[in-house]
Amino acid sequence: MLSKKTKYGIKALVHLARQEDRMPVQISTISKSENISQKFLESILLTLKKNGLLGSKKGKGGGYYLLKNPKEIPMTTVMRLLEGPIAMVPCVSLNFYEKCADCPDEDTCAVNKIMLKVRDNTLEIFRNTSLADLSNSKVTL
Amino acid sequence: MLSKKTKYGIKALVHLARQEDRMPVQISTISKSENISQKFLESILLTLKKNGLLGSKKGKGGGYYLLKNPKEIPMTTVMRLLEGPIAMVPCVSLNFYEKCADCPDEDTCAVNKIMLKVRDNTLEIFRNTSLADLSNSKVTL
DNA sequence: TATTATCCTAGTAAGTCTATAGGATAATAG
DNA sequence: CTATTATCCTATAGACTTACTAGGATAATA
Repeated sequence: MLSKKTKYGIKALVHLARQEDRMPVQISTISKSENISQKFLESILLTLKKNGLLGSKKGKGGGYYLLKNPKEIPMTTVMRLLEGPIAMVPCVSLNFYEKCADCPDEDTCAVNKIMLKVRDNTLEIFRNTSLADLSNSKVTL
Repeated sequence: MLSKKTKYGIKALVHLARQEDRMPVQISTISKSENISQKFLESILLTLKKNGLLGSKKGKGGGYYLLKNPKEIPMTTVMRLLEGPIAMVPCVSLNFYEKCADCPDEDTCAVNKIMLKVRDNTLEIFRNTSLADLSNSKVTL
């Protein structure tokens, strides 16, 4: 299950991607529009900024804005940043790999195999879906 | 990420599926063979039993055994039982559906759309993979 | 200088995860 | 019958994570 942080983060990013002029949007605006607790959203946007997805401007007329074209932001990036690993087990994760303590041999591990397959599928979807795709509400993914 | 409960549960089921005669296998045997805490495994096997996947026998020569042919146990069943929903958000879950509190309209929700696609893909893999598939270590899934 | 809005650290209540404890129950062996 | 074996069952505890909230510092604008 996705954490709320991830869900809210994606929603906020989509909101910003729909802002065609890249003018700053205030936290409070997104918060109201997407029904997200403002303080919580604040912390989420901050991490998105620290990780290079968003820019910000302080003071009146300030807010957050996307730094790149939504087409150039794949969901893999968003998911890894907000949720962490895309894989269901660390031993099949590309970016967050960890050996399982209980498993002597990954090559013969049944869990490893099926979860690798699931990861490959999920990964391909996220790779081929950009923020721009999510933002266009009329297009069926 | 999969919980350890799910991971251990799958491993135990695979262990039992590999037991070709359907003779009872003791918790301690599985526990040692799969490097799982015995007490924890005990509680996992108990829930698998309560949910109709396993049978058990008490006393000497007792243990747990599969009630069905591994070919007839799809991973969807196993996953839902141990991990819960297969979907990443409740609003696209078939068996654990819940409306999102923050989302006024699922049809126009970007998160809903992509997570539906991911669920469809993952679901198909789990549907088409049985315990028997996982048990045969030589076959590539 | 007043106002606005992000920046930043810290904390907290509630829930979940990963077990463990300890005894009750049932089956078998002798 | 009784000792042994192994599951059954409830309860609990410590560690961790989640979903926020508090409160002030900083910077930009008017």
